Amino acid sequence: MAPSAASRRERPAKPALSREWIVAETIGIMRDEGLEKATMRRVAQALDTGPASLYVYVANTAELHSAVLDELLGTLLGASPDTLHGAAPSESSAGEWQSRLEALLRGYAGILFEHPGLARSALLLRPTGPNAVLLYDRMLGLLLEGDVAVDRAAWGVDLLLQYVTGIAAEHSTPRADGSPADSAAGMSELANALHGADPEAAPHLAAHVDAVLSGEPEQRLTWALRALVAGITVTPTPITGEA
Amino acid sequence: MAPSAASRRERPAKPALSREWIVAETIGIMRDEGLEKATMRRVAQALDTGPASLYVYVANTAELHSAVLDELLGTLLGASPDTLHGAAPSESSAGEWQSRLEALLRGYAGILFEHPGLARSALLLRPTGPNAVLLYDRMLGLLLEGDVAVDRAAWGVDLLLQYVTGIAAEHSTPRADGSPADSAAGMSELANALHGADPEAAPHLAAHVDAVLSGEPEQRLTWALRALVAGITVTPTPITGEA
DNA sequence: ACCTGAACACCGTTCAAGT
DNA sequence: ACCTGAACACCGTTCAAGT
Repeated sequence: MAPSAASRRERPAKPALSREWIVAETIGIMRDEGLEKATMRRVAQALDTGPASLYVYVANTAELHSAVLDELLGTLLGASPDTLHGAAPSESSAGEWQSRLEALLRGYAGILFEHPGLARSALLLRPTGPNAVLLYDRMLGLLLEGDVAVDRAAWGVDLLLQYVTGIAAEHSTPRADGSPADSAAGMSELANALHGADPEAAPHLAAHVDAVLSGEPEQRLTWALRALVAGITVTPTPITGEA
Repeated sequence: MAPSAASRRERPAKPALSREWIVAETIGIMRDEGLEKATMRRVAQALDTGPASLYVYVANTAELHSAVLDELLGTLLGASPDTLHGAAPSESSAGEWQSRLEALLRGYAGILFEHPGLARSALLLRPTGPNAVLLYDRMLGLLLEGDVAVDRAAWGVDLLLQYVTGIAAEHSTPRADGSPADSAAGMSELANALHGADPEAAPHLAAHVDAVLSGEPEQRLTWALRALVAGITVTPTPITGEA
């Protein structure tokens, strides 16, 4: 007889199956073993039932994943008014909106970086849960606070979210076992490819490889977010707007 | 002569198994039935062998996918020197570099849009094939031609590619069967969520939903690319540079 | 040496059948 | 009515065994 379900999460005798419980259990497995392990079958097993039972509460895997993301988003948004805004109402000093926007996006990025699989899901199935809507609103508000034109701000929110989600999705699950280079592997493979480029065929690259590969990921993220906001601010949309 | 690989599934008696053949067959299946059908098993079957045989030539599915992408990239770049650069050296008129850069990115986006699964792969495993390197070089060259500072251009290439790849990955495979809303489904679900937002909790959204949802995808892509280039151009990096 | 049949260890989803 | 065992239709990858 196998130990079955070993220690892991406490087992309160009766899980009592519900959408909430399923989402909670999924988050637990995800935190412990990664999203890719949080399969329907695995979650069902952790809940002491068969996979078919889950389909009473969630439509499919994609829906389950997006419920999980929205749940995590809730804690971000719940925590942020204090964290991001500070207690003082403070006539926000110039540019304050920008660093708050940056902090918000960094928080979102943080969630997605921790669970790249979720970022992948979010890319395929745009987050539309209640907390995602709040995030949308918060970002829009901050851009408007910065006097970004409405039409640009409106499209800008999407651009920013798209970028952050994409970059988080990029972080492929580094299989813990085996590979020695680990997280650096992806980057160094690119580095190798770029360094190995034929100078004749790729002259610009040959001249500037170091610049292309320079910088810490953190620096690059910071720069990218600023560049995005700057671009959003100054680029006119084809929408006539309210003139 | 030889329309080469014209009507696909010709069966020349002896497939003669090789890396090239495997990639070619994968592209064929992908074009006809979508990347998600181009599994190791399916490709092997089309090649009249067992899946194990493929592992003699490709390390795994991810590697096969990236070989496919690089192959497609080759046709893009092969076609473009004439198209994008023009035969005449021509003191490029102001901004010419920008529209050529845009065209190049649009071409890349086109490939990825046609095969969102590849975009997904490219997000996880950065393209590092020979043609990806050429694309990198070409983009860098165009930015430099536009007098973008080297450090900004160098980071900008990554930002642009990242964005385009991400947005292409977003286009989830719309299962042809069943769902009535089809490709609009994703967007309209977001529209529903945004429209349904509580005006109290999401005041900015309530005031500007229409702006958020306005515009054709094409318009939004065009705008996004311009915003990115603008942002890249004006945003200083923390890298000291050769100043 | 080169290749591969067959197995291993999984998936998501459905549905007829039980309670 | 509510739930689920068992099956369906797949996956990627490995490796012992054949040629």
